[in-house]
Amino acid sequence: MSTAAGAKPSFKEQMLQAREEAIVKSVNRLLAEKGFDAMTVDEVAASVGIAKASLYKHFPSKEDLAAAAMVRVMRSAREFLDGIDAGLPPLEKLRAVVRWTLQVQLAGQMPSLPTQNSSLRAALTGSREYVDALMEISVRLGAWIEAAQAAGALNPKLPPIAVLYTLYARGCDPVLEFLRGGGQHTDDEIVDLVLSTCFDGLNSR
Amino acid sequence: MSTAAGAKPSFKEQMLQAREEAIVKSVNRLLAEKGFDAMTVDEVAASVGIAKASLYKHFPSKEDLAAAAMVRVMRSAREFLDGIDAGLPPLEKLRAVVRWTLQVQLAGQMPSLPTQNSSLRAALTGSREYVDALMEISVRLGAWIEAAQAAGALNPKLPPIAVLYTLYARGCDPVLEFLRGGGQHTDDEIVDLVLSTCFDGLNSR
DNA sequence: GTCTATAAATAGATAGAC
DNA sequence: GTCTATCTATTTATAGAC
Repeated sequence: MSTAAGAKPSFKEQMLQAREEAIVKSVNRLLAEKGFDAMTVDEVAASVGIAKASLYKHFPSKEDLAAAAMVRVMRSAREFLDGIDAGLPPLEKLRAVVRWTLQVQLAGQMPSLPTQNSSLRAALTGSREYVDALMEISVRLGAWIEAAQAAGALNPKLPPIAVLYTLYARGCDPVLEFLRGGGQHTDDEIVDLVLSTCFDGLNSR
Repeated sequence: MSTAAGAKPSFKEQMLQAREEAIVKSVNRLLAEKGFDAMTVDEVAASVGIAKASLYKHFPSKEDLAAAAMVRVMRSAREFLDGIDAGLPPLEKLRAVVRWTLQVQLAGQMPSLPTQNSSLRAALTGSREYVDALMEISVRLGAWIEAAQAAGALNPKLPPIAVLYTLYARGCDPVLEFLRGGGQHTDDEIVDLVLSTCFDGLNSR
């Protein structure tokens, strides 16, 4: 704990966390809308309704803002994993996870970061909570992937790591945006289409 | 023609075009490496070895530079389509095209542009050559898609437009970069893996 | 057309009062 | 901690000589 027991400090801490949660929520949305490079700190401050200098009291840099948003998504993903019915077959668990990521993306809640930016990478790998959450999620998904391969549901010839990356990549698949722009399908139909092409492929079965 | 017949003007025009080709080639590489936002016009000028002001004599804006790079890629893609064996089954033609895009991406030659940037979109849709090439390519791929579906090779339940978008999306699939970063596979293996997951899916067959 | 030099605007980040 | 005002660096884009 950072404060001794008592009502007043706890309340203060709660206020602080609520403010920071509001900030990260705005960052999350802006990152999903415009991406890291196009998002400006001024926009974030305006969106939250505070001064830019105040923002920098909470987060020391733009990279840290993005990292906080990623931590938030990771937490959210871990909670989703926790809620998955343990009785489901591994493949169905994986499908549920991908479906969730697609829905998050369509809801405009999936932050998109450039993978090449080195200062951003440093901020991410420097965040213990982000690295830990990503690791834990990968391990859990990896176990399901191997179980699904052992059960003959997933193609056993594919390296599990390649499967994992392929699932992660669906979280930033531009096909969703393309299809929505076409205006010919509902969001649910789009999700089902991408899920189908992801697991069943384009070829006939 | 912009010049009357004759050797001297033609030579001048050739010099001009060679210079512009060198510029666009640099832009292409930088766009593939860092993306549109991270690429600066100063870098482009330095990469080509000319002054920034000279660059602006050839292309009126950064967006036009990116558009020129996309036109170049489109031309290149169209040439590849022209070279495909007409006797191949439609599905194999499509596989060849995706394989080509994956190889271009791995070679660091596939420019990556943000789809949300409005000024960039304006520059692209304002380029007659880009729009025409994209349209023509889409029509040709669309015909192969429908033929492959009619032949029972591609899943006929998928809307052809969804298939088309899915193929296009492979050109900027982060899975390639992820797998290369893992260092466990050669470029050829990576291409085969992504081709497999794209057409055959993750599930067993 | 190519250059040097500079404008004009914007971005991330900080100073210092309250 | 929050604010206003400012700094510093960078970036797109031009001016003007040659």
